[in-house]
Amino acid sequence: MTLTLYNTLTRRKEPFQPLDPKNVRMYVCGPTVYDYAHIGNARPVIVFDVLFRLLRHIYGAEHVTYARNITDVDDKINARAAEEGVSIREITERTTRQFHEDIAALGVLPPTIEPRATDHIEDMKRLIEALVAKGCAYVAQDHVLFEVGAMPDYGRLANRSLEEMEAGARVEVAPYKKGPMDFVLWKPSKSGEPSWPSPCGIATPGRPGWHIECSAMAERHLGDVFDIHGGGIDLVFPHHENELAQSRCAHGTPLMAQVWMHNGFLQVEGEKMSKSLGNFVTIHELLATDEFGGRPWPGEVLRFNMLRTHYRQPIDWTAEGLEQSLAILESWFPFAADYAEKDKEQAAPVIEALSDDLNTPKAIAELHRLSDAGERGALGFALSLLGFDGRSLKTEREAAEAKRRELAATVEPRIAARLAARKARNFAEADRIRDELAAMGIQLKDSKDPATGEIVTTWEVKR
RNA sequence: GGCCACGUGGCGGAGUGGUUACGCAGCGGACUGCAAAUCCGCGCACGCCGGUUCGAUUCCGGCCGUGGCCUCCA
Repeated sequence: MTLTLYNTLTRRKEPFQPLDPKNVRMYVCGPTVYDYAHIGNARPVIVFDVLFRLLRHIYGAEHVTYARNITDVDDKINARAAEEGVSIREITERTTRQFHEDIAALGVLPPTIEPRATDHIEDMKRLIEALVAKGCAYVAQDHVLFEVGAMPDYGRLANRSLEEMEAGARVEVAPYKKGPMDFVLWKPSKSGEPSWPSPCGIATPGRPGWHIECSAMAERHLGDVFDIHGGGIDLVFPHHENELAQSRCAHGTPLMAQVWMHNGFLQVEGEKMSKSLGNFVTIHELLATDEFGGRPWPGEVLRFNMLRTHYRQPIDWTAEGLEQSLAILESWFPFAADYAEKDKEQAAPVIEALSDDLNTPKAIAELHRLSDAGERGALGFALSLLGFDGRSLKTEREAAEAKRRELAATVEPRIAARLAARKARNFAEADRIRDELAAMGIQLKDSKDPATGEIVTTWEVKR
């Protein structure tokens, strides 16, 4: 079975051939840590976590290196720190911690390495100086700029020519730029802004541009050329195009990554998510409040909901979708925790679907098939491979159980009264009690004890 | 304005040049005093208009709609 992945660079699905099967290397652009991560931010994190797990399954856990960075140098962070009147460090630490908590709840494995931009300033400076030395970059007014004209196929990833971009450019071009599309590798900092001694003999202290951060971190941890580079589709241009140009020029290689993968955009209830529309949905809010869909959602439900849509398709994030996801996941709970070798074989169709460019909707259909066939072990194995261990659903059930205990003293006498009424064939009274309990959010279930033939009533707290 | 992606039944969603996955919801039946749960069964689709074809949801063209990028954005 071969793994096939859609490559943005070539615009088609290609069989995946790692450069080194003993060390498959993947880089994914991580968050800029200035605020709670929203559900759109969660998409690449989840999608590439699935790919990470699949690669580990295929090549062996010790043969995959996954780097997902933390961008902790960025003007948005500076702005937020100034706004709140706290240090930049405080913002980045707090936000990073929150991000880790959020995505852990989504069943996301820690990447092999999580580099931070602030720990790689020297790598960035070295890369910048290499670019200047190679004639791909120049110094102008304390800035270092990448000269886009030095890169013959600049625009190939974004599928756009330089002329088109220049024609469409809507920003004012700084007068010191050689070409209108030239972008910043290093810029001078004003006092109060984070700064480091500048490269290239520039006297004013400065800070790196966004794109060079990823190039430097990827180079440090994965080498000049690696296997997979991922991120959201909105990063294709300019971020990835620029990263690619920098890395290729600096290293003199025809490629930065063999495969470039991009996940599609996410909308909320049919509308684009934006602060102005007030429909910004954070992971934290979904997990811990009842602001979206009237209840907090188990992390696994959020994860499952994300994976029901193919990663390259647009996804509309809705409360109804979450309800469906919850219903499906609950029908499989508890997942079989232990499984045998033969169960893994039974799960082959799931692996096969995932190997076809991460076709998670198809994989989920296969999960339904396993469930219908009563293949609990295979279902459990496949779910665990996809990052579901039932933990958050279990927590949810325990919470329901606690609520149940709390209500038992009130509910159980009522149920006994109803059973007595039923026995006396006083159904009006029995139904009245049932309605009364229903109004309290209690759902009754009558069943016959197979041994005695007696009616047994069980109850649960409705969601 | 330029470039790009997407549009499948109430909802989610796979897939295919001809036999219409799968799931959620719904409906019908069994069961039940009635519900609930469970089991069995059922219906409903391929944005619009042309073209190619014996035949198109699937290929081609146009249109419409939604969204993305071109500026920070997953």
